[in-house]
Amino acid sequence: MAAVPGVRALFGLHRSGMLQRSFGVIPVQLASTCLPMRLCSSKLPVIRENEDLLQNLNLMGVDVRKARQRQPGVLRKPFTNEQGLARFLQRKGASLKVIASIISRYPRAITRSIEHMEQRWQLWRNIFQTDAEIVTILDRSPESFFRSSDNENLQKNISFLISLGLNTKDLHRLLTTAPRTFSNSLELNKQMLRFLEDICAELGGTNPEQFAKTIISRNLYILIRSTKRVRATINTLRTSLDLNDSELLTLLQGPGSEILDLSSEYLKNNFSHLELKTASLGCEKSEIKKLVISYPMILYIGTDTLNSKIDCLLKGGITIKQILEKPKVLEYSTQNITGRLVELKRVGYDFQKNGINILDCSRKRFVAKMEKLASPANSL
DNA sequence: CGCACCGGGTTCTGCCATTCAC
DNA sequence: GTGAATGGCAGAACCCGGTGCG
Repeated sequence: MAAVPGVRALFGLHRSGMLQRSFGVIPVQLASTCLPMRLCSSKLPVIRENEDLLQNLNLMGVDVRKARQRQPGVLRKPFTNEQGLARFLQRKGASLKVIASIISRYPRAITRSIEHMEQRWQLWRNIFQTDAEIVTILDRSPESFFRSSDNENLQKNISFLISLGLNTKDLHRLLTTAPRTFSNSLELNKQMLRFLEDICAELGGTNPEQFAKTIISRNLYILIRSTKRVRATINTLRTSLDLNDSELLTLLQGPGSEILDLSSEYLKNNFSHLELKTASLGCEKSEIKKLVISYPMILYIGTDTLNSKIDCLLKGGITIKQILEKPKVLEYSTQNITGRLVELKRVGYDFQKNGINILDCSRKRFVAKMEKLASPANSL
């Protein structure tokens, strides 16, 4: 719809005369929602969009088409609070552009009262230091803040997470990274906690509470996953790696926690690809198992990315055995690895003699190392 | 001092489906 | 039946530096 970007371009000018064309959408809406005659004549009113609201939203620069697609019911409400929402967010430091974007992506935001929003904001402020931090999250994910109208539930979630022994820093990271956690019903979060504790007990662990807390603080996404999904993932890990209870328990509360939120299909797929790839390069099954147990993050890497990284290392004169011993080099981007290999080749670096640890270090350290290698005093 | 080990930091929404409440 | 609330899903890395040891 050409009218929308046009209005957007005029954003802030408030020339309502230019908005007339936006009403062109109304007849279309009426036609598509028109009910059979017998219903039209009954006590049910014909539900149509609120024209004043549409005009307001257009003036504000909201992508009405997007909003309609997202939550059509909101546009039909007789009373909404878009002005109040805008003033509220502006006071918190949000730009008009951000506000428009928030409403476009989560229209229900305009149904919240000022009191509700202020209360919710204060609850978030218990965890965030500044309003600006919250505005950033809202811009990123409006739904996380506005989807639930239950502030009491939010308060209970915060208390619940604190009661697990998570500190302020954990909470901050959690709300920053996976804000949806705080909009989950308390019961859903508790369900996941119980699930994790049960897993621990099933595997013969002695401290289920600690186990669950460890997993949550090591994998902030876990509480926005379903128990079904996490169980499938755990089962996949157990089967793929052929682990007994205690091995699995160790893996889960150790490095394995980081990949616990991946889908089991993705995991299976990546695992079989890794097996194929390494087997074709002459690796034993036992070596692969050892690799994955010590460095499960390798299963996080998609098949194409993993391929290109391994190929580029091999091309640079590094052996697959060296990669298996120091899999952390795979954490660096292909671009980064490629660049370093070129530089190292230029100075004649010998990977067989010196190992490949030099690839696994920060940029600063790498540069410092290269300077030394390049100086005439240090000929390799 | 140099190196290797190791853990930590950042990061993850936007949509659809289902259930709930009226 | 309707809109609101809630649950669930697919998607898929990269980088830094403290510290302890030789």
